[in-house]
Amino acid sequence: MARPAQFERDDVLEKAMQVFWEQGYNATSMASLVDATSLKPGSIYAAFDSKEGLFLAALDHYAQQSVARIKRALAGADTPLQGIRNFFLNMGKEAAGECAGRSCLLVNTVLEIARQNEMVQKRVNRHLADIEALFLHALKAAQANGELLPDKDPKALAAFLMTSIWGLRVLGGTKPTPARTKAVVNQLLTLLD
Amino acid sequence: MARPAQFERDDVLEKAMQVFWEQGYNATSMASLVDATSLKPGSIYAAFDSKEGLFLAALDHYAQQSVARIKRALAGADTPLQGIRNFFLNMGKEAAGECAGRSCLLVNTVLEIARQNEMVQKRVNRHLADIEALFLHALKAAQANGELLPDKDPKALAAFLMTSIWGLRVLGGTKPTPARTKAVVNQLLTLLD
DNA sequence: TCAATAGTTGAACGATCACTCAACTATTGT
DNA sequence: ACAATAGTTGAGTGATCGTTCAACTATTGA
Repeated sequence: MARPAQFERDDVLEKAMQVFWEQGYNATSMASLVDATSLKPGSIYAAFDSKEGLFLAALDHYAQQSVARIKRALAGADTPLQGIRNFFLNMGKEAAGECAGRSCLLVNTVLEIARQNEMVQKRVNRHLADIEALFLHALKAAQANGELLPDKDPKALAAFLMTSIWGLRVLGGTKPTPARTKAVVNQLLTLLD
Repeated sequence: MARPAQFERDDVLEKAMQVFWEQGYNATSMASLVDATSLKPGSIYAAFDSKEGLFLAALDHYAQQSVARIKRALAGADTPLQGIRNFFLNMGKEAAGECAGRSCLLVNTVLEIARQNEMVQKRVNRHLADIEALFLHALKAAQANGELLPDKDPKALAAFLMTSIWGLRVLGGTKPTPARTKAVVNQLLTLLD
């Protein structure tokens, strides 16, 4: 009943996400979100309550895409361990690429605002846990099929891989050379042997 | 000649650094810096030109302390490799401690503003390179005295250790359990065996 | 002793911040 | 056809942003 919304929620979230990702939460003004989404302030507030509300929705949107992308990467390989290797090799390339520097919205959020905002903190942690679960699942599968040595600890390795992802995201922010990111990825991947 | 400054530059930088560290660059207002330093706006601008100028000075102040702390940690151990191990074990404990969450000012800066500010980017990268040089030096020493296997690549390991530091800083921002940080540190330290 | 110099002070600046709201428009069920 | 409902609009809110500056104070060399 009544007038339907004239915008696609996902379109708006995608655009808002890009702005938050590019500039960070605090450096992003409502004015720039109004620009990016082509919505008027009133429509944004009607749909998302506040800047924080829009950010949380954009964060969820980002996490959803992230999880899907990682799932695809892991499933696209011949074996679980190959999937993990490919993911990190690709991540090393990305970190040295042009698009680098904006890191990962979840990581940026942990460092910029999660500490000062419990709601954001919990939301980010939940998304990160979802991603870690994907790696843990792959590591267990690798151990089950003999790819990963039985004496390895999948949970510890999954936590380590997450920490490595975060480190690589920061590395990407330092405008590293491809050789440098390659070397780092090669080092950390030897822990899977 | 003329009236001497009434404040100690290092005192002011220490206080400003704490605020930037706690809240991030964009979330820190000049008003809060005025509060923290007990200087009036005019004095701050006379001494540091701008918020960015004060931030850069505070960043240098932070890096100076960081380098000194790492030097001390590495020099305080019986052997070079022990120094590195101790440093990371201690870092794991810190990341799980109460003070966690504010990560490291250099890492925060890489992700929050370095991308949008070339001057900041270069300054942070220089400080990070200084720290990496300390680890590289220790790794070479470890290799020279037989602690580190000759087939290891010190430069690649140093880059990996830096990436691990950054990862641990983000890990600290997720309010992890001590067991979790310990597991991650144990994993990454096996690369030195 | 005193002009010159440098630091201090805090009120005030225009710009921008996140956000609101009353008027308006489109779509609904009846 | 029309009242009820929901979405849109954009000018406008007070607050706060980073920054400035003219008046003032302390210290200097001569």
